[in-house]
Amino acid sequence: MKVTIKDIAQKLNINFSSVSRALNNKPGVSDETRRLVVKTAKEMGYRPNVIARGLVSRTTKTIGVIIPDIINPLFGEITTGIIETANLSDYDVFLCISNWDCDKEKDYINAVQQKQVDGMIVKSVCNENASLLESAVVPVIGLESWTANNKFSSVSTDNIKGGYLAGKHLIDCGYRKAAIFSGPENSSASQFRRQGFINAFREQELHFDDTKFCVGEYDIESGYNLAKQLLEEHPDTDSIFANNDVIALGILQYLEEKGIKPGKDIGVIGFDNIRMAGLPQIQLTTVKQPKHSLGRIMVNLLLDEIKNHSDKNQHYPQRILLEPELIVRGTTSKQS
Amino acid sequence: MKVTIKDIAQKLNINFSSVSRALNNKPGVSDETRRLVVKTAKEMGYRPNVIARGLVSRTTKTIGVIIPDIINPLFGEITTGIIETANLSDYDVFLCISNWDCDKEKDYINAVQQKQVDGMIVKSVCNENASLLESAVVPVIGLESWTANNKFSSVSTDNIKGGYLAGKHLIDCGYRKAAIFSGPENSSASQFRRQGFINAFREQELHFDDTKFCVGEYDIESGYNLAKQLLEEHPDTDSIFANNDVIALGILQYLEEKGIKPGKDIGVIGFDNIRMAGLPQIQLTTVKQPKHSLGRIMVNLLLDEIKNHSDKNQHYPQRILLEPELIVRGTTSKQS
DNA sequence: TTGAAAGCGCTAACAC
DNA sequence: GTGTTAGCGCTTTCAA
Repeated sequence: MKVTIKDIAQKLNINFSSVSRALNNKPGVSDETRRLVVKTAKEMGYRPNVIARGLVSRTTKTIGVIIPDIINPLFGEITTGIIETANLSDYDVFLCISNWDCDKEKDYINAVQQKQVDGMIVKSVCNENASLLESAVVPVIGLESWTANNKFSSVSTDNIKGGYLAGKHLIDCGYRKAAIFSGPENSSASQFRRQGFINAFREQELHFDDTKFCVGEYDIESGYNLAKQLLEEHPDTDSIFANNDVIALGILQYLEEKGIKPGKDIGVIGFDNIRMAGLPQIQLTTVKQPKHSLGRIMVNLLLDEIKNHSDKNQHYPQRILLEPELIVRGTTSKQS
Repeated sequence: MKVTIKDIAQKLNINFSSVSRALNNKPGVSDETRRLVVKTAKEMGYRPNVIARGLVSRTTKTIGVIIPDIINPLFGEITTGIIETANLSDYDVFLCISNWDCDKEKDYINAVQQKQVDGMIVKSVCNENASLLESAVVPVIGLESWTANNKFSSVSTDNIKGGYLAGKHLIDCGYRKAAIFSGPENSSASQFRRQGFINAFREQELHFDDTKFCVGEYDIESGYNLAKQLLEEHPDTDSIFANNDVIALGILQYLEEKGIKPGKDIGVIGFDNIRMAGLPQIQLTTVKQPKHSLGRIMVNLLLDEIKNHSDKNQHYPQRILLEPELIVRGTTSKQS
């Protein structure tokens, strides 16, 4: 059976509030009693019911994390950063996987609040839930979800800059007929990456052919299918900017099957720098996101907002942008 | 502010227990009142405090999941199976990442119980925590943690059979001088895989050279380093059984650097069948674990034990073994 | 220093 | 059908 402070009190023939005081290092108990209580608690295998404690304190030391997919190593690493950082402050994490489903995301946003999380971190996959997030009763940090009049803070890699780095690199290599394989159209990350990419072309007074902007999903199949379709329709394409590494992996798969050599016959650059991008068999040029830092910074920001949640007037939504970094590998190279 | 049933009751000038009855579809309220309550609750944005509810019911509809690493896609897929299945029964998941650290695992085991989880799923990384798990106040399901006199149920792939499939396949291909790259020595999974592998050799009256049993970690670096070391010391080695795909990836990395062709110059077989094993650039022969099913079955077993947790005497620890499957790809081939 | 009592938000047993 | 009350395990205020 679970042992409670009442059990301890009964055994020691004292009042249970003394037990509470002793166990929580609060003043108002003699050293003698405290010692005895602590000892007995240990002997009886007492574990405080933090849920009940939370009912009183109105906090649960728990945050909700809602992400679309944990198999994509990008989110795996971000989540690791989140959990590790949260643990440092004794917070635990409810992990929710929306599977890119709007309704499921909505259900989760409600569910974690019912479970009285102290705050949440959300990588939202659709704008429809924005108002739900804005009306949340606890602080919210968005991952890549900044919009013009955001009501909550957001953290992301500087996607415009990341897109720019990708575009600039392709141009520097001598590629001129680039394509973009985007994630879903409503993904702000993809929009920013596209924007930065095209900026790089404009800056050099080069033209980006909009018919080579291809919209898909953030998965391997999408990369494979888009590559097939694009190269059949536009065989003149000399390079592709995949909006994430997983899409790029799909592209490489198609190229491999067709015997087209990335880096030689065509340039391919991804985004994220997931670990397998660096495998010698892959050697994908990409734009690195500081994944662990994203998680860490989101948690720190969130905990800070939780701490100051009472004086709401003092709180303005922040937008934090982390630096992307170009990682050059074998799938791009100087064109003669 | 958060709205409670008392707020609703006050507004409607009725007793708060009527509100509770109405909201929970319990008998004892007029349809009229019920309608009114439900309507008002919605208007006021009421969200039940499931924590408080749990204090009464003594359940939290939450399970704790403790795994060593979420970036390894193996655990990513298992965790996805866990969360999806748990959600079907309205359970949420505390995700904890032990990072292969015994102490951290111990802390987590205590922490989730303090948070009053209804049960937990643990992939334990060390035997020292066995007693802690056995004395848990809630049902526990182990992932790959069966020992002779287990006190809790355990689910895993049939690792002996998996190891056997790997060994048999290498033999069938004509490899005779195999090596094993194992995970940590205390990993029961690795022990079973080794055992099955060697069984296959014995069965054919072939000898496995024990000096080619190499112990490392379950990561890329380990695969790389062991490959380097082994092939320098035992250049006659003709094949390697990596105890997971990530180790195998490290092996392939080393071979690539040395210009040694897997499947041609040397056979390599992994374990797990993570997604990237199937990439055309990798084409790793491996033994597939039913990852999503592992997660699903563990949750179903756990929920079942939670339901019958009261009549303890009726409960025997089960051991469930799922079937592995050989996936032949390019890194092994028939030797002439 | 200790005990008694109220209350966190909710459910459930009992009385009316 | 509705209100009252106790209690889940805990913290905290107020008396003693």
